[in-house]
Amino acid sequence: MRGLGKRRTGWRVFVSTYESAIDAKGRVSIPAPFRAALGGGTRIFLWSALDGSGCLEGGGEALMAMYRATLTRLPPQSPVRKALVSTIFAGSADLKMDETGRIKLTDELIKVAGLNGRVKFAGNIDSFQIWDPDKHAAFTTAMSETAAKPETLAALGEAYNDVLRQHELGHYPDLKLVEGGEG
Amino acid sequence: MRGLGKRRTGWRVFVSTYESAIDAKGRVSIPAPFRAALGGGTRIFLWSALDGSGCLEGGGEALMAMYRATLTRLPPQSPVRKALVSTIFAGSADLKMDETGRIKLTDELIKVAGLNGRVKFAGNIDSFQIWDPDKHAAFTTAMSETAAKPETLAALGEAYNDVLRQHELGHYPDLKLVEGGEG
DNA sequence: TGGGGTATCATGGGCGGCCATGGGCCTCAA
DNA sequence: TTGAGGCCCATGGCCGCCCATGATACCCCA
Repeated sequence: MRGLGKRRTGWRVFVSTYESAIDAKGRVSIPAPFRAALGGGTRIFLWSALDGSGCLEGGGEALMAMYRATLTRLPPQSPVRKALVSTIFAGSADLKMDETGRIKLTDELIKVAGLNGRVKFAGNIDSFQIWDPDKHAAFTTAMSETAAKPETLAALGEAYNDVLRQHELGHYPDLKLVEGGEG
Repeated sequence: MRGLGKRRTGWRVFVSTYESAIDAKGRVSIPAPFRAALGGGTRIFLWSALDGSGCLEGGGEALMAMYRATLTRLPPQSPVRKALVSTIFAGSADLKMDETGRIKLTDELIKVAGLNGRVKFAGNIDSFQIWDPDKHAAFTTAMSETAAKPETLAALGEAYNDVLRQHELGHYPDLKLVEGGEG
């Protein structure tokens, strides 16, 4: 892909939201910051979001490795595990980014997500989502309403304080979080 | 087989689902990504899925080596081990891929899986499944319904967080805890 | 602080190679 | 001899690779 430069030292997290177009061949440019978050990998996995929200969810090999490790913690023949393997592994498209950072969405993916012309890429920490812009707008509105609720804020504050306390109390003695550079 | 080039090197996992045809001679093309996941091996083992779901399950030599190692952990004469050896080892067809990446399914396999004309190859992480397309559609629907249940999502999230916590530092090398105080 | 230059990025389009599939020929066994 | 399986070549469609272009954001320098 075109050089990513050294913008935003590599911290492999999917942040922010970007819009891009689906061309006549069904190709979509992965936003450059997301390509950086993929850590140079060119293999993209995409599946229909489990919760039925109507978006696509996806990531690179690192994410799939995480899911693989996760699923092996569930009882092998349990309905839960089978459902997740079927949905995430069997259900995902295994796409390869081209040299300019694009992937070709399958008709199936376009259909289930109701995509048409333009898409929104939304960062989701370890993964990202692909939305139809209208659906995304509705989703965003609903989310910000929930976020503003006192319970939400309280839950955030509590969890945040837990983390803070753990660091302070020496659960991780003398350690602090920093951003790593490229090298 | 036709050169796979260097596409999708690394990471031998069976992901995604592909459809292909059974030709007049009973041959089926193994999807190219699955051939890559087989790591260049041309020997395919296939048996009727243990859970009675009506599909075939299979993989390459790596998978059988795993099963071999697994079964030797069970008491030699235990009914469990005998049943598994009988189903997986005695019950498998040992097929060889031809130069173009096809295998010939036995009549037995076609019959137990109810195959007819076209088949679906579904990735299953370390193994893959072969389905009649209609059965597969029904299975997929059932699985995505289960996957969308709050309990399932909760179980996934919990297991994921466990893995995250365990690998917190290892998997995100750019986000590291370092020694050192304020200075 | 403003303007020009440059690097990066999103997008369009052409082309070759890969892949799924069809089919022929040879060998071997019944 | 016939049918089945193994091996090979042929082919058409599609995917991935590549080049090109315009737009934009960023940087540097005046």
